[in-house]
Amino acid sequence: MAQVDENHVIAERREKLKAIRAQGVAFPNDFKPDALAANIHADHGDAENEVFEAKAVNVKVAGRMMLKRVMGKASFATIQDGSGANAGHRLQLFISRDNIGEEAYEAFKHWDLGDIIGATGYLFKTKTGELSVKVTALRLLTKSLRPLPEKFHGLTDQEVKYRQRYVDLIVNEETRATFVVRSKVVSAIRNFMIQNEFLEVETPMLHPIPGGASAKPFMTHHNALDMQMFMRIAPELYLKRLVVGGFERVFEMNRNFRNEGLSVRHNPEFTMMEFYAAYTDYHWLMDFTEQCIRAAAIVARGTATLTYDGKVVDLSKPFERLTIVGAIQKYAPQYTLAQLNDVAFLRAEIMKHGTKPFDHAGLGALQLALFEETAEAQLWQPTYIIDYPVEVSPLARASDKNPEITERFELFITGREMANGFSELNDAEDQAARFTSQMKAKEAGDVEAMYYDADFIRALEYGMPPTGGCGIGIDRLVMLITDSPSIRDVILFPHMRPEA
RNA sequence: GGGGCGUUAGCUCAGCUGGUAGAGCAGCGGACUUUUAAUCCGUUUGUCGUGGGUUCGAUCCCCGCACGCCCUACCA
Repeated sequence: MAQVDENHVIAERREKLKAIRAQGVAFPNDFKPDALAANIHADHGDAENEVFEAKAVNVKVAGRMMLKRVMGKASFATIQDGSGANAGHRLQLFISRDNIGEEAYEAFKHWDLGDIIGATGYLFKTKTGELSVKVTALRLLTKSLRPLPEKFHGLTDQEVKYRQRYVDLIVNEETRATFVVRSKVVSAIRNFMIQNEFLEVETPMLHPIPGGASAKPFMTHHNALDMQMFMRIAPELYLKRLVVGGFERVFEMNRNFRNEGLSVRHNPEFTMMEFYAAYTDYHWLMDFTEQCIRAAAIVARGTATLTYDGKVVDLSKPFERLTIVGAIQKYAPQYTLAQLNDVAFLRAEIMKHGTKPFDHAGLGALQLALFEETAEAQLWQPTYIIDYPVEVSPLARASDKNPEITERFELFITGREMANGFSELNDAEDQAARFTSQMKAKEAGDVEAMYYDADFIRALEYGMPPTGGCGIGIDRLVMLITDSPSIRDVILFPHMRPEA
């Protein structure tokens, strides 16, 4: 790779590294820290100097030098280690010529912000009361060749934050905090599932037939088998095969891939937690999903009452449940019930909003389209929308009372879809018929219609117990819990176009 | 795909509808033994995103392109 972005600062540091190499091992790996900044603050932050004078507390610490103040024969430096997401992972060092010797002190004066250093010394408090290490020995562990962003303003360029996340993480506390919260959300959900006796499983990412959702897949090719394969768009059909096999409660939290547009809510690969529980239905799923999300918020943030984009989102109360028509009536009350059941009216009304419904769209699909145009974005507080039409739900169990609708829900929070679940279709013959109708739609030009998965039908023919299943969008949930405006803010390495 | 905004030093940003660029930080040299974005003195650094056009002259005006952000569309 050409070093297109070399500059005089980097050149200066390369010269320094050259001199260090000439003196011996430039990248030593024999310094073993025995304490972390956050723990030191926690354990000794309240102690006064008399305590340290009575009994010296010796520490070996290491980290990246973030601040450096040289005042003649004595200096302060601030290092940052991996011990926390807040200012607690920083620690101040007091370095003086008299304590570490002339030669070491001269060397230190030429070290740079960003260098990784190791310090041995003992704790004390400065005049202003800051817990610090009086350094008795100091070593350069890794020379940093590239200058860090400006120490006060940090890194604000959105593009560089995404492309060079490592720099973003070094200098922006909020970024570190976001991904620590993400990790807590993921582990909270995993714990919640395991506590509820779900088995965590891993199903294929490479599918011979893409299934489980209506989406455009990424295509790839397996050389040895000389066959086309698809990156999975959803794990659904494999997880249900496991329910057939007798794993009656399974979940998988992993990546799905969809070859579609990017936006603040869409990344081509995203994380979904999908779960199936035999002998449950969509009512149970809604109760359970609600508890799971609430538990994740409480573990990650300590509360189920969140703020998103300056507005309260209350996850602590039972989530509202509305039918599609009910939601339109609540959020777009200008429509009469008669209009909402009038196919011609709905079609015209949707066209007015700039969307052209499919020619074959039935009443339910049209009601859904109008809901999406008028009500969806207003669902700020957690709301379940229920009773989705059969024609857009090829894997969901139809209602026993009304064969046109399914026992399905989607969960909306802050106007965004967070989860989608339903009582599963376990009638193999009905499922085969639904696949056949999807194939017809595909032949008619619907690129997102599903493929016919004969092995999945065969599995259902062995008998799948009545089951409920649901998928929760982890990235969007983390956006909500971390008050992040873009999905890219909660994905460590979001997809970008190649650099120019 | 459509629209808006942006791209100037390593970073954060100024730059008067036109005369080929500045500040702070970082860097380099110096002073300084309790600083907190340390301070003080001196000092280096730019294909002004890119390619055309207009002009005596373009960072600035016009057009194309690239990349980014936002909105919109698509996408359950």
